[in-house]
Amino acid sequence: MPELPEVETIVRCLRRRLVGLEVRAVRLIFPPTVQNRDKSYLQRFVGKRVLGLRRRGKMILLDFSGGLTLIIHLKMTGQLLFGPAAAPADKHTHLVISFRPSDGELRFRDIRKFGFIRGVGTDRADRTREVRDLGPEPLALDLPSFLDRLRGRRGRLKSLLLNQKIIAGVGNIYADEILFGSGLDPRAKVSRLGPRRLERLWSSVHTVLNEAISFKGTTVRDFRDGEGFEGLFQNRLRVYGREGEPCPRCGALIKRIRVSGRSTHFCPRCQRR
DNA sequence: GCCACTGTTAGCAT
DNA sequence: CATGCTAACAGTGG
Repeated sequence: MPELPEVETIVRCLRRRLVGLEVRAVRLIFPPTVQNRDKSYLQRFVGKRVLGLRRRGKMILLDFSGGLTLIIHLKMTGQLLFGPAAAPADKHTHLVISFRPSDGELRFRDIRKFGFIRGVGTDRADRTREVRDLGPEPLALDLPSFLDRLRGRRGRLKSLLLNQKIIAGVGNIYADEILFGSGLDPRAKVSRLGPRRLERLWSSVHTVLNEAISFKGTTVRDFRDGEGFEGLFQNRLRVYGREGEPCPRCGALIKRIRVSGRSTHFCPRCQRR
């Protein structure tokens, strides 16, 4: 659920709340959430100050003084919530970091438990596999580089957009929205698309992701920002979750099919190979 | 109650 | 190497 716009929303929200605070305590409730072999590794963060928050694709990096960084992936249902320590934590809360002088605390919540947190040295953060293997940030990618990355690919358009090694941060919802915006069929083979169509695709990547960020992400079910607020983009989705509804451009009925194992929504009239 | 489905991706098979 | 499917888990809806 959290894709690039949602993760960006969380990072911007938490940046305002966390930067400058000092860690008071780290409480690990569900140990498998922390990937370090040494489950007490995160105790090293006690007494360190938050220097900044970064996003890479769908990953969140929290930098602390003392050269320490937390790498976080929310996978499908993870949440990072900053709120009053007095509020009760439910059974899906797996890690809690409290701060001083704030009376607030940061909680990692994850219903499906796919998400993870790992502590690393800041100097090694960008070299850790999950970060290192990511493709470029789509919003910082110019058209020639974008075309370069797609050249020679054999897969279908949709699976390329979802492939984090090609570009980082696009997930199922925005892949469908980007393809609708570019008027391209999710099943199209990239190798058979001309430069005009690929340029429309690149342009749609920018338009859709930027618009979704400005609306603070999409809440289908679980997404919340760093303070527990829902996103606002769900009402603006054009095809995702709109099977059977009229296409906003041509009125044909939106179809839902399966493409490379993923549920895929598109307009059969507007979106062509 | 049972079964199918869900926004991610590592790991395995092809 | 590149690409495609499945499982990891919990909850929801039919």
